[in-house]
Amino acid sequence: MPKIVNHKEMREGILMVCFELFARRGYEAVSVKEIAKAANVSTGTLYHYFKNKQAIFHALAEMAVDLDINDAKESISGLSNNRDRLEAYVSFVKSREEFMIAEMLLITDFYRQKDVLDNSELIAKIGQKMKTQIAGFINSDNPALIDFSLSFFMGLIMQRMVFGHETSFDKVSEMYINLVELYLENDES
Amino acid sequence: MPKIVNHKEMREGILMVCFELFARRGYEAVSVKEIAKAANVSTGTLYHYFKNKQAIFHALAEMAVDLDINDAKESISGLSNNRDRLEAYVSFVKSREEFMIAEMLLITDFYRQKDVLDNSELIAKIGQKMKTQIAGFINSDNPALIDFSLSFFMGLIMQRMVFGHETSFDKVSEMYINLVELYLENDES
Amino acid sequence: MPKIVNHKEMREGILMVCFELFARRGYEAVSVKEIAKAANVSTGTLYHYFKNKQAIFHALAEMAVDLDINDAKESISGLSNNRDRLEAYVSFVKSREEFMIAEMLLITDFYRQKDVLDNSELIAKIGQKMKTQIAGFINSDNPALIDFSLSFFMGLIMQRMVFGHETSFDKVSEMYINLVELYLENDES
Amino acid sequence: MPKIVNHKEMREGILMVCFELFARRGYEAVSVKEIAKAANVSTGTLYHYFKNKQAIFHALAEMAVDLDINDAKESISGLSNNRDRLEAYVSFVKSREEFMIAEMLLITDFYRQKDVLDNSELIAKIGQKMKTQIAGFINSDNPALIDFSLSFFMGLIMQRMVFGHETSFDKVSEMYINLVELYLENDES
DNA sequence: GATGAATGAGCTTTCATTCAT
DNA sequence: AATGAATGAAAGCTCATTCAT
Repeated sequence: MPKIVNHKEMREGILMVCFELFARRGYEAVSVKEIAKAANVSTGTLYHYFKNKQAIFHALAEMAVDLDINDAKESISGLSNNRDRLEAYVSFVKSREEFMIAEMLLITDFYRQKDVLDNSELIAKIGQKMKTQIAGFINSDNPALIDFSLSFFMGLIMQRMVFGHETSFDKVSEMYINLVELYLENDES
Repeated sequence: MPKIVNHKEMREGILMVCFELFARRGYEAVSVKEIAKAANVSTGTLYHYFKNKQAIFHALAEMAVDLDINDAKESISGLSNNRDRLEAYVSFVKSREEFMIAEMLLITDFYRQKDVLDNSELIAKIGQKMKTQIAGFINSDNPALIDFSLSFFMGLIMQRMVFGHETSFDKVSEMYINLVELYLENDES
Repeated sequence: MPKIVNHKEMREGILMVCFELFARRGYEAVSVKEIAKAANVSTGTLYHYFKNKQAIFHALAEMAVDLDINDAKESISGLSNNRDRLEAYVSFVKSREEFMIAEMLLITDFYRQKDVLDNSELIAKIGQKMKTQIAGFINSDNPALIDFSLSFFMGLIMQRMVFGHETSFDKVSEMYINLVELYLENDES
Repeated sequence: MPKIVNHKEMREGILMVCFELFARRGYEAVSVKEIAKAANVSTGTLYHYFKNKQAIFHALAEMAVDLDINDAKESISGLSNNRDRLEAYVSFVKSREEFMIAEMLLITDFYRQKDVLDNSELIAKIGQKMKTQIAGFINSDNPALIDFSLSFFMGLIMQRMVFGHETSFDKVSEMYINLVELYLENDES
């Protein structure tokens, strides 16, 4: 009789652990043994749930795509004013800064493996997801504005990550809000 | 007298090779043997010029800091108009996109090693350098605007790197130029 | 459950192999690959059982300390006469000459590593063990006599090792026996 | 025109440095670069004076054989009494303890290389030299007594080396003197 | 399902030695 | 004579992966 285990839960548990490890130290720098130890299982068990190390990374990216973004949506329901929406998004990003830094780090690793991992499709999906999210917040489907906003937020996260809190999240974001608000007003008219 | 070689040149030659390799594949993924082969020397020689692999990486970052940024300055000399300056910067960035993508990738690796490599100071210098460059182009010392611009460009590079040419460099940049020009006009008055 | 192996036995098996190798060729001259080959395992397995090469050496010394010395005791039980005891010890040493030469060689290696290996305590224990053994044989607790005897036997082993069978084990030992017997007689009276 | 260098002096200078290094750390553990640095020359120069690392070691042993032992002889000239001679030898050994420990360590290394270095003849010479020295001191040509004494002193040096000053040089030596004096008296009569 | 013992290729680094200068 | 740059084999060690239990 096989032990009763929730296969899906086990996989997710392992992936959560890997998210942390891969983000902080990088895919290559993290050994399978480390993952096993951090996940409180043996390496054998790890290979029972994933074909190999690459597969773990791939699954991690898939999880990132599937992750619900609805938690963001609540905060904007009922905000009709542009500035309010923008401010809501900024504080949403700010509250998840650490998580986003990790995502950013993972994305570079993921990008570097695109040859060996055949994950361009997945990467594209992640991009789409990000854009959809932003579009909802700024309430505009102007592609240039959406890409511009995505650039800004990705860059802000990068800047905060690398150069630390020397860069004021609030002041830079305010600049963004002011500029975009101004643009949206002109655009509507 | 030993074989006559220019020690500094040799080091720089190796570092140039490493810039490429580390950016494309990541610090951890690149083996010392690969570096040696790419630089056309033996591993022994590599260790003659650098204490260890980490030292190569550190030296690479130091080189990045010391690299002259004057090549950028010529393109703006004589441009007094805000829009012209912004456009000059955009095309400067565009012409060096590939290089900047590499820099961006290296920075994440470098950031991940900050504990073991004791390079926070170096990182700070790189940030300062970037900001100084931007300040010169947009002809403003408004810190928020500078950080905002840095965020935007870092993010643009990231976006182009990860999601590819799907993101139109020109259209997004135009949005940036329009917004900032508008802001600068209001600011001056 | 993993492959069933007796961890302790495996370690001891490896150590036996190392005793031979280290003694004959010296700690530094023996490579990990050689040890692996001699022990019929892979290098990976070696590192599964020991943290590193130094740890193997340390464990070897620990084993030497724990090794039972009771095999020596039987040969003296019932010998009340001084000369008989001394002769019993001499023939005990002679029968184990090869082993003792190996021990002697290992001790010098071990001594040389005392800074890096933090094994002064272990060395002291080995010394204590040797003295206890001799004390039992010569049936005396005179420290000077015990140290003197230890010196003699260590030196005899060294001399035989370096200069070979040119040095007559028997004749030199007889001299020792005569001298000590004489001393013990005077001492008792 | 070649620089005027005293070839022999240079070789001896290097060997003195190696005596120290090899004794303390062992032949295998000392690298050629270390020797060069300690001798204040380049590795190239080292190889100008010696064919290779083994040759250095071999030359070191040759030097050990040639070293004058006359410095010992002065201290016994005029001592006709047995006890006085023995005491003179003991204090001679004591005053050179550190040097002898080094010699002892080197001998084990040297012994281990006898297959590759073809130095059995040299080893035999060293042994002869030691015995001649002792014979002079104890003023006897009884081979057993000489070998016995050599064993004792080699062992004493070993014991002091490994187990440290816990072993009293003086007390153990006194035991030796008493025993041998007793023997010599009986022998003469 | 789960374990961790076992593997050997490949890692970073050091080594003795050579040789152009 | 003297240097130290250059070499590549081999060192100690880690790795992702497999498999007997």
